[in-house]
Amino acid sequence: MEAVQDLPPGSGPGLRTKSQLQRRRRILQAAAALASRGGVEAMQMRTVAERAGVALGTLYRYFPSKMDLVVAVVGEELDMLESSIARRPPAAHTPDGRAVDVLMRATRGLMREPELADALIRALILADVELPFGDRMAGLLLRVAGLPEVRADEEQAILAASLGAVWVQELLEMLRGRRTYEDIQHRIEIAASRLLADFPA
Amino acid sequence: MEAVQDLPPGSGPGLRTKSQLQRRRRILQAAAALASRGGVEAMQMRTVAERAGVALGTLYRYFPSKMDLVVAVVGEELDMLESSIARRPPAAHTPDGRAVDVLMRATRGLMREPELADALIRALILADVELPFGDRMAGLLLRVAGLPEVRADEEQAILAASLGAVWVQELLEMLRGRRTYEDIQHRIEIAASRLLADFPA
DNA sequence: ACACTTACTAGAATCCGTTCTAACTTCGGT
DNA sequence: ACCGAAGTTAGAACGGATTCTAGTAAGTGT
Repeated sequence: MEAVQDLPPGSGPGLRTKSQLQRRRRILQAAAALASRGGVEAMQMRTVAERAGVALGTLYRYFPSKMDLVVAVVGEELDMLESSIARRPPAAHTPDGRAVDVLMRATRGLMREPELADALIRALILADVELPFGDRMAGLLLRVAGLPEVRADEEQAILAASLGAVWVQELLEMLRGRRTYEDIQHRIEIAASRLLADFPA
Repeated sequence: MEAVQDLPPGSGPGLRTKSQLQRRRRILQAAAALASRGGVEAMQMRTVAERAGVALGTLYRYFPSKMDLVVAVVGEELDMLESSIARRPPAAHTPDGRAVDVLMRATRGLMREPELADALIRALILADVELPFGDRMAGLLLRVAGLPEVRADEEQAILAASLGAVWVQELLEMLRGRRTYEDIQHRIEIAASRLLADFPA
């Protein structure tokens, strides 16, 4: 008896078997591929399902809504950013320099697939996501600024999150065609120099 | 000849006649009323049209998409904020104090109709709006900080816009139920004190 | 008043996210 | 090898934004 009826809300099926992991991977891959072409519009649930070789109902079992799917795709991108940073940590000598470095690296990554980036960022902002982008980015910024979360005080956490917020908005403006990469860099540098001014070197 | 076939993209029909202005007003009013109840979901195009007493096609002639409608509603709210500020300017003695004052006043205004606020903010972020919220808010912040746009240099404009960006993100967090009014005030104060630190008193 | 362009109306039609159904498979336990 | 639960499938069905169509009203120039 004791049936485990309810799936862990965020994650679809239990993903016990190997074929389920593969299905999940195929879905994410199909979704990212479609979005990197035509943006959100091209990433239609029917199309994703078809391209991943699963039934529509199955797609919805793995990702209860389109937003969940988008969030998962973004999560993968963030993983990649984090591991890229672990591989080659930012070299600047000041905390704000390192933060700018990370943000601009992320910006370049997103610019490589503008349609995907557009789809992802917008969907994220819309989403009622529980494990959000913002927090993860803020944590990352704190870390490269030299303050592992434990050592940061509340004020520093707020400042790092604020810098993340500025970056997200600039990204949106870029997606709307109103900023170039250089604009963003310039603006982020200015904001970072103020927000992170009194972080310990 | 010389037919003016194309409507000015943002604004729907030419709005030449009085009855067209009234129709537009009725539509905006219906939209705001519906949204302030049940949020975006309640603000359905059919319902708005019905409640405004126009045909669905006409609604779409005035506002080519739901987003355009939302943007127009937001515009009206911003007008109200600006006139409220003109009536009772912020009293704090420092530029950042005045900026915080304005932002928190706007926050309270939005909190009064949380469903509406939610609908509006999200739609705004999604929208490819040409006349954006962000710029208008940044201009307003510069003004209350004591720098009419003409006197502000580029760096100050960027810092004001950054503060606006931080505020928008905090607002989103509030709509997600992850911030209280007091949280926002605290966080905005911290960000403003850094971002506007060297504005002339 | 007349002709004609433009605006409006009612309603059907389309598109896409999401939900539902009924039958078919796969898997773990026995 | 067999049973029942959980996973999968193809496809229909539903809901809301958006588009389309045919016909009616309103406004403008002559």
